[in-house]
Amino acid sequence: MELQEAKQAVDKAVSSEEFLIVIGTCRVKYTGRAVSKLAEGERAVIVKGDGSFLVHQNKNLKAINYQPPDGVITTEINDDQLVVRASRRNPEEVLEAKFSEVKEAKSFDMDDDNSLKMFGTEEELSNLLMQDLEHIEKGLRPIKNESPLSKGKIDVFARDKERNNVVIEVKRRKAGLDAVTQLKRYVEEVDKRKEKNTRGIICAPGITPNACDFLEEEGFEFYEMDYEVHNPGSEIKGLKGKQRMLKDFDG
Amino acid sequence: MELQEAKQAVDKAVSSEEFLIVIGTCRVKYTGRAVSKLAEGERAVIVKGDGSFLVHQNKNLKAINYQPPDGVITTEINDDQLVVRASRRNPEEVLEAKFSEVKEAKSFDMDDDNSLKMFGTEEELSNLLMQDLEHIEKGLRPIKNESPLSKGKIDVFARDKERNNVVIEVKRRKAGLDAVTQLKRYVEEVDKRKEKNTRGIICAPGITPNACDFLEEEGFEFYEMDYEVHNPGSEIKGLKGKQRMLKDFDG
DNA sequence: GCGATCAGCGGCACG
DNA sequence: CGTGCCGTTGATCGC
Repeated sequence: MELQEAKQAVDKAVSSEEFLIVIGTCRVKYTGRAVSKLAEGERAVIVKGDGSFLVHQNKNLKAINYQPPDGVITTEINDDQLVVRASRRNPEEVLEAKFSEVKEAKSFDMDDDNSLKMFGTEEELSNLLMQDLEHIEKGLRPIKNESPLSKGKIDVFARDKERNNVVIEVKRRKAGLDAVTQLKRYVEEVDKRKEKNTRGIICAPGITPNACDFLEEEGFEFYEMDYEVHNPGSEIKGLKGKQRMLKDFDG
Repeated sequence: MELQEAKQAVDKAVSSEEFLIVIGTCRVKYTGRAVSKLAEGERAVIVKGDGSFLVHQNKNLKAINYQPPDGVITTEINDDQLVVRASRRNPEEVLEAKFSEVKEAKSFDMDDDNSLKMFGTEEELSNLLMQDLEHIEKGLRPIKNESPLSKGKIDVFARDKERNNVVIEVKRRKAGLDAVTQLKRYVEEVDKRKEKNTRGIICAPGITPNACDFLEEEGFEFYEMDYEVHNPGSEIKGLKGKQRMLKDFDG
């Protein structure tokens, strides 16, 4: 395909905000928050109506190079190469694909008003848990969810029957070290503001060994949350408190 | 385009591991770690040679639905619709695009052995900093970088001239609360193992106000790292310790 | 606009 | 394989 012709196809797509795909041999250069260079090879470049720019190889899920929406797309033919460029400010970034050969450059109008409906998100689980705190422990009563702290927000904030504050961190997947550190930060924040002792609980479908050690050292609790994702909606099937053998002997 | 013809194009692309793009009107359903549904609309579906599967709308950088590599791609025509499906195990997941109309279905062989060369990564900055610890403080000597801890790894581990342990966390972008909590975890881990006091330092191009408060409460230090990314390589241009006005008066 | 957090995070490197 | 963590993280929501 003639580069001149390809350039016109790109320009037309950009001005009409159509979905554009260019397939050909190119080199790619990125300068901005970082710097990257990709030597010549055959790739697919996609430019979307909102200025999103993607360079895809024929492997891996993610684009090897990209530019987020709102970029300004420019084209030029230089030195017998078609340059397609996406620039943006804040941060100042430029992504440039330089084609030595274009196999195809085509654009499509795409009518699509629909957005994704997703179930099984952490927010959904958090809301469900709020209505089911008795499953964790008798007398546990919800105070607030998404409780805003000066530093971050607590998934579920509750109070037990001895009126201790309880901070619950919900994770939709196996909890790791970061989950426990996060919980710790919230607990300490609440502890500082209240006179009473504060308990920390993680509700997740699992926890890594390291995270479990750390959790126990900090005196926090882990509840294994068994849930199922339906369409629409989800369901918490069970919650069982998990203690380790060791702790049973220690206690 | 005939759906039967589109199906053949997809099958051929999959068997030959070519880069496939299908443009048309479809509904999308995902079941696995979560569940999602996307009502009918015009989209671009991409299937790569390694089984990666992407559904792109004409907006946003990321695919609205996807399936990671190694998925098994199957097709069928059912109820006058072309179904393209990507399934995988561990976790068990299925992504399905059901086309009522296909505008185009084409595949391309893509020769590309090249991989990205990236500069300005955290690892690069960490290595540079290792050779420049004097810029932070006279007498600060590097011990190890990427020092593996039982819980995570320390970017740069050093010792000051009073032989205190110093844990340095490097961030390539502005440090937030999570950076400070991470640092805190490392410092406490080292503290537990050593008798001497342990200092915690964050080196980043900036820090958020909340994170700065938290950092000071914990007695940690922040060094503003001014760096430039070149091609190839990067350069740390300067490091200045930042104290807040308030602290100056307090001290 | 920045700040904090989630994500079906993905990807990588290491044990 | 799981664990941990970076990422040009992106996307979202709250301030």
